[in-house]
Amino acid sequence: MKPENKNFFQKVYEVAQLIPYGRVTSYGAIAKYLGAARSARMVGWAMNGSHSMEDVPAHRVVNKAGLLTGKHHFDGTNLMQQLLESEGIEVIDHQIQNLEKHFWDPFKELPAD
DNA sequence: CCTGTGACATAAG
DNA sequence: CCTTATGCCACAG
Repeated sequence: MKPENKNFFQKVYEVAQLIPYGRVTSYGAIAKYLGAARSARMVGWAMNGSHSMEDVPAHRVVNKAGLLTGKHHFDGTNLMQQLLESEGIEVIDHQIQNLEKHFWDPFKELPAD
């Protein structure tokens, strides 16, 4: 029984916190980085608990298409979009523009270890 | 141990 | 564009 499993949520939070300003990533990318590529849903679910964490920029986590699928969990209807736009990310119709440009790949940015 | 669940991903109609 | 369906997996009860 490896401790990594138990730290799954924790890792999700850590990676989310590591997302730099003005950058975004996908649930799948995080999940894959955590070693559970098929647990992308778990990542989102973990974000459910992110509200307990102050430094978890859940708004910087979107789906693979760059759609703000998780915006429903935010207070308003366009809060998430506003947050992203506030960081210099162009968002149209709940979809991030130039996603590749703003995309933050944990594999690429974080040490492979 | 079993069941429900979920902010995904992918495919099909 | 939309909805429906399946897989997938970790966690909560």
